[in-house]
Amino acid sequence: MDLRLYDTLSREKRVFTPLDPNNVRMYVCGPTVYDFAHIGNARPVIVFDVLYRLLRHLYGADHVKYVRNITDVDDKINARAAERNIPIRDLTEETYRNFKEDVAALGCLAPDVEPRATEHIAEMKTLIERLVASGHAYVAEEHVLFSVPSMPDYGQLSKRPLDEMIAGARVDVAPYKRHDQDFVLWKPSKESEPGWPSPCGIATPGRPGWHIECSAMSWKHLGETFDIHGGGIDLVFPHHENEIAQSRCAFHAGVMANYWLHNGFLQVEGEKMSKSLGNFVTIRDVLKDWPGEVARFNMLRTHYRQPIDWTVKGLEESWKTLDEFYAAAGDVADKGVSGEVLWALTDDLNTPQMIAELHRLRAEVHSGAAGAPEALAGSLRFLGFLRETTAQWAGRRQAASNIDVSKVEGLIQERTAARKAKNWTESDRIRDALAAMGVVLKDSKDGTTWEIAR
RNA sequence: GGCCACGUGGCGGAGUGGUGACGCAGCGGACUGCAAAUCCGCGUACCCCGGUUCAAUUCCGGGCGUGGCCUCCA
Repeated sequence: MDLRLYDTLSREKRVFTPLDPNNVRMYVCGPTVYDFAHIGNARPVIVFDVLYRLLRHLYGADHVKYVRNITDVDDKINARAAERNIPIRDLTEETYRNFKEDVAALGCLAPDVEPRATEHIAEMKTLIERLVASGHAYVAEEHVLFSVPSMPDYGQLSKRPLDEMIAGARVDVAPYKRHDQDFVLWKPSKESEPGWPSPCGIATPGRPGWHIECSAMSWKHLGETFDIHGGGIDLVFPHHENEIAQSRCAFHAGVMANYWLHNGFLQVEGEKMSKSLGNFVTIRDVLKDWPGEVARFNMLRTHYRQPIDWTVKGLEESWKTLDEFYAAAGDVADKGVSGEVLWALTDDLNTPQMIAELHRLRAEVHSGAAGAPEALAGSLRFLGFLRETTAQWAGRRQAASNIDVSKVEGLIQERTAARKAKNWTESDRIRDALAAMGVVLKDSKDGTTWEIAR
């Protein structure tokens, strides 16, 4: 079964061929840890978790290495720590712990390595020294800058040819830059800012620029060239473009990663998410009102490259669908992922197609097909769902609805008595009363069951 | 202004040069005391205008709309 992935660099879907099938390597840009991650940040985390699971299935769990970095040095972090009057390290550690809890609740496996920028300063400095030595970077006023004109084919990922960028430049340019598009690899730190001994004979302590950390960490943990590099589409320029420039020039390599994958943007209720619009949603906010599996499913209903509109209506629909999957396969023993689900995923992670296959399996369960519940359960668990028992799952609805269980069961007993006496008026009155409370009844030969209206 | 995406039925959302994925909602039927659940059936959708073609929602050009990026910000 060929896996095909859309590569941003070549702008086409290509069959995935790893450099080494025994060591498939993927790097994904992780969070800058200064505050709770928002729901837009959750998208790449979930999408690349699905890809990670798929790669582990195709190549074997021991033959895949997934690296997602933690950016714990950044001016936003410095500012926030100062604002809260706490040490930087406390802020980054606290934020990282929260992030880990959030993504675990979303059903994501932990990456194999979660490297921190501050633990890779030495590698960054090595890269910077190399770039300066080979003429791809220069020192100016205690900064080290990457020289964009030193790389003739700069701009291929974002399709921004150098000459057009010069024409379009309209921003104040720092006077020490030789060229408008040159970007910072290292910058001096004030005494109040975190700093490390600088490279290239610069006396003042300094700190790394935004892009160099990913070049350093992917190098350290995956090598000079690796298979997949992922992240949000907003990172294509300048972040990934500049990573490519740094890594390729430092290693004199034609490529940094063979496949560049980017997830599309997220909107909230049809609007751009922003603090000023008051629709800024953190993962934590979502998890307060919705099970993590619902959020995860909701994210996968849209193909990862499409823009997604995050809505309450969509979440409600997702919850309902998962209810049905739990009802059909909740406590069933696993029998592995179904071939159809895999087939859908190997076509550039076509998760909507995959969900259609899940619905097909569910229909097979209802029509009594042998092995269907196991196939559905196996597929859902493969994808990070069905992590609870059916009872636990049903309890989430009850917990979210403040229903008085003993009162409900008392009314059901009264109704059962009325039905036995064929007092349909009374029995329907009780059922209507329960419906008004949000409780739906199901009568069967074995008695009456109930659940929360959905 | 430049570059890059996206625009599919009431809603969500795949996909394809020629028989209307899938889900939600809705409608009809079976079942049921009546319902719910389940099962069966029901939809003449591809932003607009040109072009290519025997045939375009799908390819090409233009337009309109929405979004992203273009800044050591988020």
